[in-house]
Amino acid sequence: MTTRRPGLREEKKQATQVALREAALRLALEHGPANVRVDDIAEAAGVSPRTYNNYFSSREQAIVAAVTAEREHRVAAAVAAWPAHVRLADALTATIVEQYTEPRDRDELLLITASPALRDSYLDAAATIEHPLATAIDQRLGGTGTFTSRVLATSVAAAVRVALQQWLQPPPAPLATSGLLLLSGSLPDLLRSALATLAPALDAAEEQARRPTSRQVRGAADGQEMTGF
Amino acid sequence: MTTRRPGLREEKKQATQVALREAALRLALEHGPANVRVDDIAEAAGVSPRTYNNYFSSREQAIVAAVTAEREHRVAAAVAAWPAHVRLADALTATIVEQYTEPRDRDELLLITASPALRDSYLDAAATIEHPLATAIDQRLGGTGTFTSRVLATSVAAAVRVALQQWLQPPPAPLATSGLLLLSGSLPDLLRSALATLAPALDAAEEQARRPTSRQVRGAADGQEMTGF
DNA sequence: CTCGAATATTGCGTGCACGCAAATTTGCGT
DNA sequence: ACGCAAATTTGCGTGCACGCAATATTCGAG
Repeated sequence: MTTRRPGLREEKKQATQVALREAALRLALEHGPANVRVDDIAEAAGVSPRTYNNYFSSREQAIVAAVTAEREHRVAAAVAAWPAHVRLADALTATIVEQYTEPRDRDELLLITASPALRDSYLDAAATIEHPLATAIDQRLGGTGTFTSRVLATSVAAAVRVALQQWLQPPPAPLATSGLLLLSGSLPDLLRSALATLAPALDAAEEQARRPTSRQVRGAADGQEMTGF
Repeated sequence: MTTRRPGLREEKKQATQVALREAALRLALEHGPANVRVDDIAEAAGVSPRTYNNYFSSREQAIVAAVTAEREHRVAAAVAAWPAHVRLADALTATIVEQYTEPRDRDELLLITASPALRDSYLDAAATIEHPLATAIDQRLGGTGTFTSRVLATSVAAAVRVALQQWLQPPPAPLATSGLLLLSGSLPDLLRSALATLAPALDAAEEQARRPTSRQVRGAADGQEMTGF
């Protein structure tokens, strides 16, 4: 009763979703992102314009989804797959660096970086990993502290977002200023650096989980005294 | 040349902005959020509808802004105001708990929690503190590691968002399940708990800053070896 | 005081997001 | 195979977001 058989219905939905995002990407590459209306995408995918917005809530979302497709699940799965003795922070870092550095199509990246709207949408897409990641982290932490896991997952997603943002930042033309302006750097380095900042928090949460003192009230007094101010 | 005198112009802009958000809030309380068009708000504020969108990029944003007005600056200022010997994590926690618990109007809160669109907008507004907060944190850390500060600020904002989200979650009707499902809890507790999760990362960054080994390349090799490519 | 550059406001036009209710499709029980 | 209930697609209507170019306002300099 709880798990109704998915069946053919779900499959079709999936197919439509794929058709839409692939059509979106293709058309955007072909005619430039500004010259693609959602009506065009819908038509190319063989559905009504209204249906498009049942699947995506903005014009850019479909294009970006074509590039980032399934990344969230791959990240979650990869994190869960690391052996238990590996530090959570290391598992996360390695996984994320890997997933965000995988062979990307040059044209696709250019397409996204060129259009401000697409850049924004791409950054927003980083938040997509939050939920799967929270689940994966929660599992690694023993499944007790859902709230803590959510905070960590969200923070990780936020850190990734900042790294991407920095990376996408169009290098200011002059660059003539004094010392190195800690300019954009490579994406793997940026990701590692961003996650390294959060590593201590991940370590602490892991430590907590390994030494489960009091099970109850977890989340209201996590790792720190909090006397009334 | 770099700092042109602000003058009267800026003042008027500020006034328009205030007029718009106050009109928005008033109308929303009066007629319900669903029955307020941006044209109404614009008219009530004495500007053209088009101008509304020069100040706010969604209908909800103005309403929410009326409630969260200036919070970002207050947070940043308050963080900066703590004496230097106080742990960054403590300063942040105390400040944020204070700022998010200050006397809130009952009607306003109800208005926001009642409408899904407004709830979402309210959560998004938490991201507003990112930039000022990054600046404040950067100052406390010695002004060297802009990137690290940004990561921390964004993570803090993300944590606050999760806390608010949890707090706003409509408690599921039954609630009959076994032990306490770490149910919604009080907002201060949620905020403290969320920030406690990040505290170790803040501590580490502070420690780093206090013991400034190599000044350069900060941000690309922060707290961790990153061999490899 | 007056001019001119910088900046803000406005109107217009276009495409977009989405609530709603009707029509269509799917999947299961009989 | 039949038909009903649930889920999906679709069309329509409304309000919204925003690029663009024209217009109005501000402000400093001469």
